[in-house]
Amino acid sequence: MARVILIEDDHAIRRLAAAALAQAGFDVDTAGAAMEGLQLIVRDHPDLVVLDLGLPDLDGGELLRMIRAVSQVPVIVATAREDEASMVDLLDAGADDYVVKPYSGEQLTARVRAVLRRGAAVAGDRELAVGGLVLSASSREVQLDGRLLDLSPKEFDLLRLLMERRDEVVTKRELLADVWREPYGGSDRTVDVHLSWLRKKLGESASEPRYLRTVHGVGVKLVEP
Amino acid sequence: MARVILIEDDHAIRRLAAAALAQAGFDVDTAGAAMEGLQLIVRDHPDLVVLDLGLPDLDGGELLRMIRAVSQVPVIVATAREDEASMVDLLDAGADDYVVKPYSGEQLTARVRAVLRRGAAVAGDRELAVGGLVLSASSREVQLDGRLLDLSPKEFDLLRLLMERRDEVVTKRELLADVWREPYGGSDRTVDVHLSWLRKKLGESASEPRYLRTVHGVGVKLVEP
DNA sequence: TGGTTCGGTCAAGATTCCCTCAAGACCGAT
DNA sequence: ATCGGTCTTGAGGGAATCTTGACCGAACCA
Repeated sequence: MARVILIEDDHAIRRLAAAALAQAGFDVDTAGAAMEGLQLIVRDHPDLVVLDLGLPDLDGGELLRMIRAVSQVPVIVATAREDEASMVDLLDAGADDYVVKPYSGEQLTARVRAVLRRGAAVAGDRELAVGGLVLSASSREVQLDGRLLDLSPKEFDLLRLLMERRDEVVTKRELLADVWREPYGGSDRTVDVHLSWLRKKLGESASEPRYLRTVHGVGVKLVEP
Repeated sequence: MARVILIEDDHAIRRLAAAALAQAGFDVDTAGAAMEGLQLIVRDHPDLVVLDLGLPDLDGGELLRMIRAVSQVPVIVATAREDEASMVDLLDAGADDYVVKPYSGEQLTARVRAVLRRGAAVAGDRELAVGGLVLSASSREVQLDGRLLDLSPKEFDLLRLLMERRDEVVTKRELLADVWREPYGGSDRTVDVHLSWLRKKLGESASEPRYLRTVHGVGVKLVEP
């Protein structure tokens, strides 16, 4: 069970977010001020930090740099919509992802899960294998029966998610939320097209499936042929 | 047996809904005001809460947030039709499902069951087994005596519901509400046809039943042959 | 036993869903 | 600015699925 520290000064938001994360199975600890949060991080070595910008006692960007100085822990930054422009700087400064406030519990937990998964992939330099498919997360390379595949970024992310959840049916909405980072909008067509391209590169088609099986009315799943 | 707390200020509706839930086999407790309900939740740790919006003493959304601050209990929100737009916010705020008022007892119990089932599914991604039938929810696969069945979406949902409630008679109206998500319309013929197809794929017929037994005048139940 | 209701199956549509193609938008690199 | 790669979006066609009405047999009731 992953441990998450939530740094947020607004009392209501803090409780809401903490409840959502706890419900999602995370072990949550919270801090209402910057230095308190930093202290927690140093003491507890959490698996992930959710950091609200706009803390009263310290600029969020400043705190992020301080966190980075003492720890490699992944950080998700929460920011108001009008500050989205400065997100580029923050991501550069070492943030791993961000959510725009106000965010829902689902959005937050989805991001947390995604970042942790990414982290796990890097840390373990995990190789996923299903049948003749071998995917290396760190090098972002995929081999099919020994031959290297040339995949676009989206195709790679798509395949990785499906391989991580092999045999499990994944809906297009989940794919949009997870690979495309758009929990609401986004068109199913987009997913369809990318799946089609992926199929072509895997040497199969929808009518002659090997790895990618579509489950009519629900989604797709990746199986061993 | 699941314990449900019903928060609803209208006396008549409260009695009706409580009666329906009790008849469906739930252990029901009721509250006529927001704070009274919250108190019950904290004290009794119910398995589910049905929350009416438009309480006199407190905005329903506010109460939902308060509930979320202290508990992860699933919440079903009851709302008037004209407020349907705001449901999105409420679902984001942590509601698990909703019913539109006025609702029937059957609709309510169907939703309650569905939400509880979802919760159970997340907890244990379970496999259901009855006789030679094995159903996996995550991969949406069904095996009959080791052979994989090719089921359509409706057939799968139908079979899952019946397996979840094995030995229990389920009415067509319940099936329409739960599988078809249409508590009002829908024809019984539709259910009949799908049941017929399911029977065919299970290698049986109505006159030679094995798993699916029809209970004349009531509905169907799934039993171990 | 005869009438009535209910349930089962069949065979069309009707509908929804999915796959693929192609055109344009977008982005980064040259 | 232009080019190549990538992504998004719309349209069309085809396949899978669903619904409906009809017909008939089975179960029930008086």
